[in-house]
Amino acid sequence: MSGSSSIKIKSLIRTLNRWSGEIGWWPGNTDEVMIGAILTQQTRWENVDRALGNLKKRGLNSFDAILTADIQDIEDAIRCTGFFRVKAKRLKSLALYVKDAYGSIGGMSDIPTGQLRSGLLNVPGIGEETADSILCYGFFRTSFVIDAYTDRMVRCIGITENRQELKHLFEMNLPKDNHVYRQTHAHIVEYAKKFCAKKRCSDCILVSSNE
DNA sequence: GACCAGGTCCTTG
DNA sequence: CAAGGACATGGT
Repeated sequence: MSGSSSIKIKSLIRTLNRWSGEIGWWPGNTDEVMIGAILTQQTRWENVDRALGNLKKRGLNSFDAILTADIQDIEDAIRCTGFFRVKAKRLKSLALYVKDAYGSIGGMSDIPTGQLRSGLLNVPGIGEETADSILCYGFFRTSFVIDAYTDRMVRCIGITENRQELKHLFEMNLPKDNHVYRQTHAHIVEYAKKFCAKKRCSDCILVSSNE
């Protein structure tokens, strides 16, 4: 689609970079990133962080541990993230999948990104956003994350609102560099939290000119 | 008390 | 295929 979309995306990326500095987003080992990716579904990160602490206290902050853990213990640890019963099941499903398909998290490191992604999407409870978060933040791949904040933000710069097209647009216009992918996504979230209400952005500096 | 939060799945029209 | 509901706790 039009070069005009690419131009807007490029402008957006540049503006966000200027607007915000380095963001140390989503640290932790791969297990914790993957667990966090599920826990943060429709949930504030502060609650996820607490749940991760609870899991760690119980020694449940790894998929080896989750695999054999009592589902009730997992639920208790993650209660503060909401939807705790579904999320506990999703953690179990993912643990089982990792074990069956790759043996361990380590066994996933040499698998091509596309293959990892389609495998993850087959795990119940893992959709596009969760899969991309895992790939980008857990495995350092260049798979761009589109989330609710991205939806809000693009609404005010006048480009496609289709998530798949958006993902493609970002990936076409960003350098193939995981660090850049992380920073750009983090910038979008931080910016949108501040300025993009559900309806429309206030004080929007994203794209200077319309059309 | 209403409304929202870094989704996903299932059911309906 | 779009729209609506379910899942649930915690903060403003």
